[in-house]
Amino acid sequence: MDISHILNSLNDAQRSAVTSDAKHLLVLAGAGSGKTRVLAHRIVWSVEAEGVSPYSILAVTFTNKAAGEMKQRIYDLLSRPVQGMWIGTFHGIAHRLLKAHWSDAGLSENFQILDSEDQLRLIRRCMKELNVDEKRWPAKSLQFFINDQKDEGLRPHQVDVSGDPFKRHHQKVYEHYEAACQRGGLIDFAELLLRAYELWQKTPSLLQHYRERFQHILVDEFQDTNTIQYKWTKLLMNESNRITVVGDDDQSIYGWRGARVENIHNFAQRFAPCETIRLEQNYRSTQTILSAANALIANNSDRLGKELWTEGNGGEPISLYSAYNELDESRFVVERVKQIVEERGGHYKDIAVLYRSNAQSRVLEEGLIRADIPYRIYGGLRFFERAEIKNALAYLRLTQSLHDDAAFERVVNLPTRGIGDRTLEKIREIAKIEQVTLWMAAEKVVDRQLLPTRAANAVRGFLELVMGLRESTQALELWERVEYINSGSGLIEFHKKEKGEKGKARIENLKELVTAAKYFEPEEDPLVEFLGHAALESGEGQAAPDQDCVQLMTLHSAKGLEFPYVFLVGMEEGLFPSQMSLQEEGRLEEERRLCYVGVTRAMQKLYLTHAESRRIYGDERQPILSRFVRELPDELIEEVRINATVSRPAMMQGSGAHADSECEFRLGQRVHHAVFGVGTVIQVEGEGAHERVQVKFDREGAKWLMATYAKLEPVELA
DNA sequence: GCCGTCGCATTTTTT
DNA sequence: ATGCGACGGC
Repeated sequence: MDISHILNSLNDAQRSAVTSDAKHLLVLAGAGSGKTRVLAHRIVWSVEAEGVSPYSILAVTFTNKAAGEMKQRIYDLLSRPVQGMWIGTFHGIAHRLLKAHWSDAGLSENFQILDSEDQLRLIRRCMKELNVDEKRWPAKSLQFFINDQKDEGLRPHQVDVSGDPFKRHHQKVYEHYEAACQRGGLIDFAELLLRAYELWQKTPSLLQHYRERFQHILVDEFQDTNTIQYKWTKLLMNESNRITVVGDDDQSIYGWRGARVENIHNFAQRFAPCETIRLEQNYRSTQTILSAANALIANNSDRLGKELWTEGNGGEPISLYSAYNELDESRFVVERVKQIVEERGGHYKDIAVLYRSNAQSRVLEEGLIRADIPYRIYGGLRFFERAEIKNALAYLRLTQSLHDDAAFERVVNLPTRGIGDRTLEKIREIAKIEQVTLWMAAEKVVDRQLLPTRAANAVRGFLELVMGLRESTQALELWERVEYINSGSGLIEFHKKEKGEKGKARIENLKELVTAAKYFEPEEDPLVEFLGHAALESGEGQAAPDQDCVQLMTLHSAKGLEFPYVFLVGMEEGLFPSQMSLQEEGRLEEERRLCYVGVTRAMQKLYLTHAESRRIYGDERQPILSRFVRELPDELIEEVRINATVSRPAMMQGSGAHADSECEFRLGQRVHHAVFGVGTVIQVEGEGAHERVQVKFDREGAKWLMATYAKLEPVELA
């Protein structure tokens, strides 16, 4: 068989990574160096050239998207369908294991996955039961605590609470929450991993089975693994297994949610004998951009070390724009977007605007709307996270298992049917006392006539509705079942009554859910698998993703993407690096890595902007230029002067002196400032006490100043 | 059960 | 500024 196609398109480093016969392999893959490609090719190489059985391959990623891309690439390379390989996310694979061995894992057969929102609801309920004051202990912080412990592999009894009343308190809620999950057959995301780990740990025969099966293990984005993911992977290894990990310590940006860079830093020592291969040739960006990225990241300590390079040309300088405020910043972005499209023949979709925090998107959005530029914001709720979808899924879940408390709570009074807090409280009370599910408690409450007639009828109505849905849909195809439930539950009718476009959009989404069910390809049990799919794949963010529009997103969500034109906005101390990161040791380096990620998204041209003045939480601040910009080599940066096409009030042109200002400012006027030295006036805004001038100082670069306070002295030209 | 008002927090996100 | 949750009146 001809296998040359597997290696043909690769460079030397990539080829040695693909073909390495080292026992363990660490591939340090810089941004844009063909990481996913190497992983896919290595898998195919081991099957086609080394004769490894597909059944013995386990490939793990973090996101469904990455898993999908990997499958696609493998499929494209192999001349036949992939069979037997396990390719998926950590969570997906853990789910698969738990489904197969639910009994050994101590679960009920039809356990349900709890997403973050469901989890928070349940934690709130637990806190109520324990009479914990939510004012003093925010439910969110309990949620973080519980997830943190699980990510570290710790059960309530393993949490070290010695002498820490705060921890002791949290641990109690954790314990209670865990019991509630166990009772209800519920598994949160962190639990999937921890359970899968414990399953192997306490069932040696199973562990043995999987160790024998998965001879070659591959992990993508290894720098993002947390403790439990690492331990899980490690547990699977024995003397005969091989492991390949791919990642980039310089792109580790998820430390705040438990990722451990140490996992990749220490990999070569912990998994000896190990070969390390660096992929440093970049196929994405110009040398200018790469040099900037290299210089920036060199400020970090504790790196495995890497230097990106390209065979391509130097490219254009990086543009730096000093805006007066966030509005001016947005104006600049809009101007340049227009210029890129109109003068450089670019497309909107080639342009990304990246920011540190979501709050920054608003002003940018407003600017784009005003200029009639199409845009798309990443982030926000995904399809399966939307309320109307989750409601429909809750009904579906109830038809599958009446004892799904989370689903019960979600829709017991939706659409509203007169089951208020009082009634629900009663049901919960019975459930708690008699240790039964809410469904059973509701039946008891009705039977024993513990409620006023009105409420009792409402509850009976709900029970009958669900039973009815259950019976009518039993024999239906999955998609028919979803459709039946959409209308049978009254959800469609409910949203029809909503005013405005909102209800309409919700109904559209519900219809979309039917379509999703139609195209869903189950293996055995359609309903169960569809529910699992909905829980683990949050779906696309927004509809029509392939339209030609400017892409707005946070730096975090930009990881893994690339764009010809990239704007990094809000390059200011306190914003980026964020205030929060400046408090804690080590976080600054992560912010720098985030900046590195941002810079390396750009293929052709990078724009950096910062504002001299910005509204944050309602009040005006004067942030200083981000240290990250100052860490970039001067020669790569070109400060953007006033844009000739920006319209300015006519008054600035002439000599219209202001009564109370000491001097007048013309564009091009040379001025002196006590601190910044000599510079040139390049823009003027406002008048009187509000007059602002932008001066490009010879030493300090461009700055916006309030004319009243700046005390600028005109400098006579020689 | 629905709607208005007050108080409070406010980096980043996947599964 | 803004949005979300709690709280109180209809």
